[in-house]
Amino acid sequence: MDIRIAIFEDNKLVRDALETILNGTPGFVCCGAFADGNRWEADINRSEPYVILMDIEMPGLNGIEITKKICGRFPAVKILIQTIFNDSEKIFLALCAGASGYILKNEPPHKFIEAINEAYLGGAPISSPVAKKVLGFFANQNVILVSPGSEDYHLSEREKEILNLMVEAYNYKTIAEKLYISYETVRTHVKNIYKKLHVTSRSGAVMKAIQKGLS
Amino acid sequence: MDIRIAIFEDNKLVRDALETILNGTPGFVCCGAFADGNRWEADINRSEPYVILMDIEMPGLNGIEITKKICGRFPAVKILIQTIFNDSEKIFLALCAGASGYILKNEPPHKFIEAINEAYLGGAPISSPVAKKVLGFFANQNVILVSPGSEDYHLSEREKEILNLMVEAYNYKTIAEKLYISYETVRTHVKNIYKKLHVTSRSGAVMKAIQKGLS
DNA sequence: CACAAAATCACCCAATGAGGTATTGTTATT
DNA sequence: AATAACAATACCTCATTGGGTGATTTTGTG
Repeated sequence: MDIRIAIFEDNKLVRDALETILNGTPGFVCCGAFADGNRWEADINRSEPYVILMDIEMPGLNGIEITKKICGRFPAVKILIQTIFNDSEKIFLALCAGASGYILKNEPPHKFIEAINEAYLGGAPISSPVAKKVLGFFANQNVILVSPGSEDYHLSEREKEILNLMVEAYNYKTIAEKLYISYETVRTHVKNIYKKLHVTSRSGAVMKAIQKGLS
Repeated sequence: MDIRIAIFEDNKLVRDALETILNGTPGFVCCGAFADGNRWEADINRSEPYVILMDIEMPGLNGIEITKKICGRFPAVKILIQTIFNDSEKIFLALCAGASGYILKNEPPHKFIEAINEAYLGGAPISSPVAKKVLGFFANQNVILVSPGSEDYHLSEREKEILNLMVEAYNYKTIAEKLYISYETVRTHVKNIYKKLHVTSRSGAVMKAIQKGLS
């Protein structure tokens, strides 16, 4: 069975070239090639890809946003970022969005094919310069481990909203004004948040919010 | 000029095998093979490696601790972790310690050679299952980006100490007791910390401390 | 509709935090 | 020896936060 691949790439030349390469490679088939992600859901439903080649710079929704949406809606699909961008920010955001791999456009075609195959098999293809950047995140301490996060504190939407404002160091009065509710209501929510997070102070809540990724 | 490689590996069989492979490969030479890291500084000074193959599980200092020390003392040396461990915790710690690469011991010898070469050239060789784990850190939001950290807030040692206790949500009274100083002294330090961090509240300080990696 | 969960508001009291100002001793550096 | 930075201590005042208790309204789901 061929590996079905969809392409999101705004440059027609590149898009057509990729499609030609894929269809010319045994075991691979391009099931769709799209110039933007504006109709991503319909596009994917129709083309049913196993792997998606995703460009980052695109008109409308950018590749990172599309990646996030697709990962939420079609978690089984592997998304392989392919871009000219090699900057830390984009790499970080793309990986957080749920990309399965990140390869640079200057790689030779056979590397593309290998990467697609690796992604399809559940691996994590990364171009060497990208891997170096990723390791740099750790070595430079630009990244900290957030605890498992498996715990769910069952915070309501409103409570999360208020917690975020607490993290941003607004006092209750200001939070009340921002949310168009009364000071006392804010306090009630805060009390409930404390109970759910098992803390007894504002700084404890802020700490948990940041370290557990609640913000 | 040959690539000079040192080995830290407690298992004599593995150590000897690695040494034999390296010395049998053109362009590579093993300049030292050590069973533990207890004399790491002297060992490295004498053998002068460009790349170090580092095992994790070793008697005495473990490979991660040694890696951290070597990276601090010899920042130019590339350290390639080679281990049977494929768990997130170890991978995370090793990368934070400053490892240039992380490969699993079940890789075939030619992959070892490739990885060493890649590390030597400034790349970041990672075994595929490890890369998958690393990407998982990001996708699962188990990791958060902390800002460049280039800014230096000039906090004194005592202030950092107090800031850390504040992050841990101790109140001033408890901090005073823990540090054997008076409540009022803690408050003075806190005020100075606030000025240096440009915040006006405890939660603001906690937030900055976590996000800027001051804790 | 009924029920539960969430959101809203209010009042009381105690504890804690924040800002200001001041003094003393120690340590390191010039 | 002088200076500056750090550490430690103290007191006063006002603002903010934390805990408790109780209530009404809105929202969503079976």
